[in-house]
Amino acid sequence: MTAPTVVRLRLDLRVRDNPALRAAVDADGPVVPVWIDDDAQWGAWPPGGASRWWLHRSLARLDESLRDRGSRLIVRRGDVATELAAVAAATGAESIVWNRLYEPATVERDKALKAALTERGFAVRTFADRLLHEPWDVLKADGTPYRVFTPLWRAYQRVGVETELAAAPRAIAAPEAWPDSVAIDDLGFDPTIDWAARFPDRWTPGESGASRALSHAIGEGVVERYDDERDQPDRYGTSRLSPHLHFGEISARNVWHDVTRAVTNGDLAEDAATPFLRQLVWREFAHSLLYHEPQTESEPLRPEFEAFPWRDDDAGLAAWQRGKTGYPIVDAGMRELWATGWMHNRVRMVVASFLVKDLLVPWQRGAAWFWDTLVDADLANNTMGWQWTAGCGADAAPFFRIYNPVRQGERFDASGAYVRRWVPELADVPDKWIHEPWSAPSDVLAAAGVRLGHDYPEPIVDHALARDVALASYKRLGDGAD
DNA sequence: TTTTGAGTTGTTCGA
DNA sequence: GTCGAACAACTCAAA
Repeated sequence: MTAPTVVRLRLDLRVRDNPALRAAVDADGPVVPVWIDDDAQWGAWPPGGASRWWLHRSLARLDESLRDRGSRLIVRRGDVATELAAVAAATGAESIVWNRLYEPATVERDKALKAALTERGFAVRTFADRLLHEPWDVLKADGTPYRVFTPLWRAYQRVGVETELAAAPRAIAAPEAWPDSVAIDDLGFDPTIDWAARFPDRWTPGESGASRALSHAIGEGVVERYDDERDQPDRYGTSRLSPHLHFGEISARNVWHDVTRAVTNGDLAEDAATPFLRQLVWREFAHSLLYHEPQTESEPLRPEFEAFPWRDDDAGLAAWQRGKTGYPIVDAGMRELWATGWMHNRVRMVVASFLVKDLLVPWQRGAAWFWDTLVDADLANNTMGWQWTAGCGADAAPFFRIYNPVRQGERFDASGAYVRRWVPELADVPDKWIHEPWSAPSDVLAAAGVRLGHDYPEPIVDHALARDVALASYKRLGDGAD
């Protein structure tokens, strides 16, 4: 009889189309699915608070799904190498498999881990899973990685995407005896403060929740209307697949496959599908960038930005985090983030621009807050997004592109519905003033029951002034580099 | 090697 | 209200 195979699961919490799990099942011996709780395996970026909330539930769903197939999830705490070897020893496993990740710390550690386990006599195999293409497979003609999105996108269109999906195994053979396992509830993954109380209103972590989110996006017209509605934060205009993709509850291949199949079947216009698929390739771009430029998780891609005159504005940062900047669209976004673990992407850009360009707070501080509060926190996407906003990343916004929080509110939340939902103290302010209550006549504010500085903050900075300061700072940076 | 065209997401100003 | 131009200079990708 074939010896058992240990499957190390991380950000691939699903049974369908999971290459490592598939390989273990296909080896025809027993399979030992393992999740190891070891912060060290993530380098400087162990899962943040919102991610831990998600993980708790996703692991529970995975365990259920494995039990339905005659298996279960073994959860261990401690050093990854030690625990994998211990689990293998306890079950008589001779081979260990996992799907690859591409964050700098994981790449480095996995390489050492594989060497150490091989040295100890285990057969170790790793699999491509997380991306549509490995980051080292899609390169420019000169063999270097892409630094601009559009050419990468064209390359993906040229090369195409392999979308053959591995079916979920119907049954997974159990070892003769299961090794010890920690209870998922004992991992301490839920926040101790009552913070995530409203998360379940919006999210269903786990593989079946992920499948439903994708079916909904394709079947209910989210993808169809994506290009028109994705920028309106008060609509359900985006797929909200990001946390599911981050935790690997659904594969990017699966998303690509289902969307392109809907086009082939005539259920979806190609013109509608393309902008949606583009976003998946942004995810690929972010991962490729971080893989090839690992220092960017903490340092600007453009080194001249080391000299940028950032400010340690702790009070400004705190006001931003709590949604009390006095700019309604910014505050609405930050409060949506706190209440739901997510923020609409259009608003992410607005709040990020505000922190970085109006308050001149270093982008790393914003990235750290997002890391802790987003259920879809993903190192590659988060890093790229913040560097893009700050102007120090790949394909970065020109320095003069500074979002005006009032204009953005008027353009993308014209009715004020988004602001009113998340900043209820402004609910009765008329549309005309909803995005700049400080400009409203005093009798209008009084009628709306708003006393500025009491019920809702005065703006903590004057945007026009802040814009000029930021422009001057960016300009000096350019002059200094000459 | 050189050249050329292009580059996610904006704002403001003046006609 | 609408429209086009200006806002820098640079890097990137590909011919």
